[in-house]
Amino acid sequence: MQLAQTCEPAYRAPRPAPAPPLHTLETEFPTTPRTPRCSDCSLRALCMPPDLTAQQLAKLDAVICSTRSLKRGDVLYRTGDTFQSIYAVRSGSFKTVLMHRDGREQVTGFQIAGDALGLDGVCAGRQNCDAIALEDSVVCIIPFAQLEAVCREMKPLQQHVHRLMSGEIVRESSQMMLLGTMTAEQRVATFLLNLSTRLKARGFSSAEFNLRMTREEIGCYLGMKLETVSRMFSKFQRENLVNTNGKTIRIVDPDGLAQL
Amino acid sequence: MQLAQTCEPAYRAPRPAPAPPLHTLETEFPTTPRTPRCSDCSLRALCMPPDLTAQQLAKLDAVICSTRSLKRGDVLYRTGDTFQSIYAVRSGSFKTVLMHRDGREQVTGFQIAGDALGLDGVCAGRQNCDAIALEDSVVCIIPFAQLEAVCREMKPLQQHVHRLMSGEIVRESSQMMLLGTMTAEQRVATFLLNLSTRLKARGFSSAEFNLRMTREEIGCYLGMKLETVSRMFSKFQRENLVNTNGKTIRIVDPDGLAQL
DNA sequence: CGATTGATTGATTAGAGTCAAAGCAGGTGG
DNA sequence: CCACCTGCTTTGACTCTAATCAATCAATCG
Repeated sequence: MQLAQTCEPAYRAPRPAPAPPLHTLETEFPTTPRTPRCSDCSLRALCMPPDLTAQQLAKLDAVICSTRSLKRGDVLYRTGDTFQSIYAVRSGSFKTVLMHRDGREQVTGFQIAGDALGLDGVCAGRQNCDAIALEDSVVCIIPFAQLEAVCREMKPLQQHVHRLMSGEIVRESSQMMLLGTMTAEQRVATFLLNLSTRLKARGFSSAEFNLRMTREEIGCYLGMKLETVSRMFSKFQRENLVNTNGKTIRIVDPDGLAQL
Repeated sequence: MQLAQTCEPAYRAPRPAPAPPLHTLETEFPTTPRTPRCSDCSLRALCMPPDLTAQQLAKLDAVICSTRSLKRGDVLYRTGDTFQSIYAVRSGSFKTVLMHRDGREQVTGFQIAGDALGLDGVCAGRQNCDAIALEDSVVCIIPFAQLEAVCREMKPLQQHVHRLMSGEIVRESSQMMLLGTMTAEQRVATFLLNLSTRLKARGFSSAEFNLRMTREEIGCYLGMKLETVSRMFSKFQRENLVNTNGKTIRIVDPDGLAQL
């Protein structure tokens, strides 16, 4: 078993996690115990509060002691699964999908390296959506009960978890605004700029990247049909705002996009 | 100064808070210190974890020691305000509104008795939206730093706060699904059923109630224009699903509404 | 009681959805 | 190594839902 195997660099962490796992415990899923160490993870600035002492980091390392590798299309968790852990994306990317009985689907988010997954499960003790890998990916597994215990004795971590959850609330609010008030054109532009910003924060190019999701998944996230997404991409191409070639995106005129 | 003065009973707590305040401290806003007591609040089951001891409740009473009364249209907090407290609606109701520079507005939620307000401010230390009273209302003020301190020593409260925030994430996800996948007709039906359910959980009739928001505010919440909201109400009236008369709503056929 | 705000309804329009066809890319197996 | 799938994307033609514009009506409030 190996860590992330993606060939395109866009979504991979700048410095990939170093050592291959020493052991593999076969539980329900293949996980690699004792591999990850927050203390020397390149994504720490994204996942963790900035002001932890070495001693506090060690405590965290004791909690976050396993990872899980997924292939493209693999399900990290499914609606209704018992909630036990949250996850941090270490490499790769995911989508979270909410399903209605009648077949309607809504993609509620795309998560890339450094993002958290599973916070919606805290509420009812069961996962509230499906999380699916968009490419071969690795997540850190964070048992939530243990995290809560550490939070009770480590104020900065407690505050960090609160900010994390609040940040998810804020993110979803602005997605509600996108869905409620923007035209198709504005939604697609906002989506591209938002992704660009997040990739930049992770050390990637903000101008050129590869989409890991299909037009259908983008449409499902933005509340429109895949044909409309495609038309908007073509429109941006014509207007020299973006260069699109399949999944390859180059943002030519970010200001122009923002002004739509 | 008196507690909630609304004349229509629909949104008022079944047993209104008993004692008028003894003192009034004039800080920035009129607040009533030492009035509320979680330990004998009729909304406790909604706001608080169910399994607290008397001693634990006393600790809480020490934190949540003031309320604030607002008139219809008053602003509880505004985007950009320094975040210090979250709020629990004691009586009355609110809307939260997200604004875009270009004038677009999205109502992100309606809060009634027992609901929490302000959790989106934790993330950045500033409020992320405006919260405005839809009628004369009273909120409990919960200083967040103190709440965090108590959470560190009281596991059930910690878990409750986590569930509260996660619940907000879940609520917003399903609103994203509503905005992304439903027709205008389905959105309005879902809105009415959802409000009905929440009122029922607070001891009110699920069949008949008064809307405290305008058609425009409803539209702004559901991602449509006020005329469309009005047309859907008229349609439901014709189809004998709902009786509407201005702000008075009677749900005649909840199953019919749910099947749209 | 007039003025203002909110609600309803109608006529028309625009934007996105639907249906359909064709092109492209990547992967598989002969 | 090539041919053929299969799944994804693009584009076009047409349809339909909800937005826009406009007029009227009802309720509320100084």
